[in-house]
Amino acid sequence: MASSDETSLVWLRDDLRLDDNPALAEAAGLGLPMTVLYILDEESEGIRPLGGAARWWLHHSLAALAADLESKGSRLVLRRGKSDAIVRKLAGQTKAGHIFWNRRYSQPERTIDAGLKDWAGENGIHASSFQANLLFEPWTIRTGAGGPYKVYSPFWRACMASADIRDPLDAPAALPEPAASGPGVPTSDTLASWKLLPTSPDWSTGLAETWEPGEKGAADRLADFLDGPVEDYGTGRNIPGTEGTSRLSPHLRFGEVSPFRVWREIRRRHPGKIPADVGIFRSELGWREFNWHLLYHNPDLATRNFRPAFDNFQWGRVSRSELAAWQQGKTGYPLVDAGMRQLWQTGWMHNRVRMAAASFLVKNLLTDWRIGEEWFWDTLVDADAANNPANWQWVAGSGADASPYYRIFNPVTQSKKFDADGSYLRAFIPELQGLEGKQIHEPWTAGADGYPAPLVDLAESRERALDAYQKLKDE
DNA sequence: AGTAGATTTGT
DNA sequence: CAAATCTAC
Repeated sequence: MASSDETSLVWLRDDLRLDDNPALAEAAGLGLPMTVLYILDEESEGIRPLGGAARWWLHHSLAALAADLESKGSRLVLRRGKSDAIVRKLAGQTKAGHIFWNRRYSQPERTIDAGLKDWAGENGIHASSFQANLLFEPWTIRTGAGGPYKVYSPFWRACMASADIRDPLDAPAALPEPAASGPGVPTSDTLASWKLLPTSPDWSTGLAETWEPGEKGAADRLADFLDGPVEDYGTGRNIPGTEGTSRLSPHLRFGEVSPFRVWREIRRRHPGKIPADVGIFRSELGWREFNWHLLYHNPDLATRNFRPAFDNFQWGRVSRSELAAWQQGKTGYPLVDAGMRQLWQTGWMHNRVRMAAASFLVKNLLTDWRIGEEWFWDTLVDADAANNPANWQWVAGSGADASPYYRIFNPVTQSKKFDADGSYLRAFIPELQGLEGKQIHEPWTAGADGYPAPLVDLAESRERALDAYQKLKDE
């Protein structure tokens, strides 16, 4: 029985937006005084703490979200600690009769959410969860035999053949007043007290110049991309020196834009047949869906080879200095180095270059993919629990529908092919500014002051990798 | 979503 | 003889 001072509680997590936010929309529709909560949880069992770049992003995204909520009459409550304890306590203090959230798909998070749903049921509180962050929930897409998919193409075909993708919801025009907790509204941590931003040194200058975290930044990025680059996506996405990709990944990671909104905006611009280039972009959203499908059905994707045969793989002993050279962009191979420096400076790396840089670490340096996965987790603004490990396993060949073992990128061939004019290399490697024409792809033939000599011989290290992978095949 | 080496094609 | 195409790993 609802009492007159009953309230609602919306718990936001990886959905830092007002647009197409089913949990928020449902709560707003109730009209009860409403608490909007975000929890920084680094304590619950199994939770993987955010990397440094993601912490920077989260700070700015929450600041933007708080301002957006306030402009509509609401307020963001920030709390830090164990999620289940905080939600239970706050629900009690605010006399919440209804709790709303949008679903998430990692094992530790699902365990917390399921526990809270049980607790709510036992305490007469209505807890409702919604589909908001994936177009297809991982358990709904099944093979003919009833199991999860292990190959991308049939997975995406099955998605496309399944039920229609729902329309996105508009952001609520206004939001209910904040719920009271005893004498006033619930206290909130200050964002600054979470110390998410780097100090001494502040390495975030390049990130701030590159990104606008928050819902407005996400919407602008989506519009800019769909109004131009997407029409030439098939080729444009491979040229790292241009703005040929959407750069939506961190916005999707933090839920500042809904995949349902992206889908609808594409459809709105192409009501008839979807052009091939636009279809390729949509299929990249499909890879995001596939990777979450994989994680849902394989919760230890970040630590365990998807293909158990790889448990016997003989990774090389990578020296501290070799790893540091890769991390710092000092391998002597311009495309790899430009990519690793772009990552360090901006928190992001072009996908074509990610493949080349990851291939170099895993195959030419024969490094366990988990080492690379951890570095990317710490330095990427867009790393999430599914896509980062799934993509590393794809490169290593240990994953589902993975790259074949003999696919070893040649960073010189790749940069000649995809950065022919060297504009990407020049943008991130000052030591190579002076090199003329094609010399920039092979600086050792010209000599460039301050730029390192190649860390390993490409042909030799390639043969070593092929031998190691061959051994695995022979077992 | 690859590379390298061999073979064929085209100017 | 360079570029496009084919093929095995």
